[in-house]
Amino acid sequence: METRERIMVEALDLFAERGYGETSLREIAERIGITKAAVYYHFKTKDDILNGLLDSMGQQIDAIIEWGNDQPRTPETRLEVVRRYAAKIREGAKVMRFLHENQTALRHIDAGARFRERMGRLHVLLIGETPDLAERLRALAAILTMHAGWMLREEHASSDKEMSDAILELASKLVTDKI
Amino acid sequence: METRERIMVEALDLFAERGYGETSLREIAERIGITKAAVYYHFKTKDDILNGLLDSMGQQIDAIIEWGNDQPRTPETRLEVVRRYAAKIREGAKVMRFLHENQTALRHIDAGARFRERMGRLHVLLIGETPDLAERLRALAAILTMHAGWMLREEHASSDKEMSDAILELASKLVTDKI
DNA sequence: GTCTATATAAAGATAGAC
DNA sequence: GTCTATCTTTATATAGAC
Repeated sequence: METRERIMVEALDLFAERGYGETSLREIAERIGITKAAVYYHFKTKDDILNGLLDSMGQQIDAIIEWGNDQPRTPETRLEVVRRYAAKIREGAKVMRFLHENQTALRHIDAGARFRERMGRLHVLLIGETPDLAERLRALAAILTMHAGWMLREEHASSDKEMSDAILELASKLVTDKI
Repeated sequence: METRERIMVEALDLFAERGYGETSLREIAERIGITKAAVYYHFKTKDDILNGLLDSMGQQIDAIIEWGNDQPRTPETRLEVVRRYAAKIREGAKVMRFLHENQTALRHIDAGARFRERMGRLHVLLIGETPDLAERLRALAAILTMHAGWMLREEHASSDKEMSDAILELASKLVTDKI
């Protein structure tokens, strides 16, 4: 694996495990067996590593949102958005868990702020034309469930598929008024 | 207000706004107009401030859990636990938001680890005797909704009561199988 | 109870050798 | 592409004066 990629892998691991602000470039470098200076060759700043990390996932989420924006605002559309979003999360579970559990630290970083905007647009996609507060709250609950539901995977689910199905079922009910 | 209390107020504000690891004692001291050394007079370490901050809320949550443990494991008990928990969160919304949005940073701090254990015990209280994965997930969704639901307060709710009612209603449905 | 002064360690970042 | 060496800033924390 190339160094740049290894930095991103180990950085995500440390960011998710210890927190963004609590992780130093020294730790990242040590894990790989290179020096801090070598990290700076591949990334201009620490924030830049985070940017790289969130870039791919961000683009994929944007694609879902774009697709949703072109569809009629029906429960069926909301369902399909949930399906696509849940599938993406399943692929990038670690990134999403990191984003979910480090909101405060990310608020003042460009990449984090962009993620928050994205979540806002996703939220809008998951509500009807004239939503009441209850509907907005259900949409939020659906997003939170998709983000954090995988917490239960190890202890309470026997397979990824079982976990994924359970998450998708609950999120779907939440955005289609079946509650 | 006494200095010790002012430190806790400003610390919570900064921790919630910028993150725990991203907040320095210097910043806390500056906000109050005292020096770092003065902060060290009132608290032995930075973690100690956090401990003080979570102590009161932690005890109150423990009381709810204790009460719940003495009750039969019925949907009615779950409902009452949700009611009591939602009410506590409403009082200490800022602390709870901080806890919810800084999970990673708190994982390796005593006070934070204790909070996570508490959440585990609360989770158990909100499920039946032989829960399936779907039920566990609904209980998790209920907790997440209570923790993060207040995010919608400013933009989408006209009053604290309206917000509180909406959160309580959704959380109640989630733990009583009405979904 | 709050201060000055300082110790000590570690952070992010850069310059330039190899 | 990775290193050594170094800069600058900031962090947590302590000792001791007032």
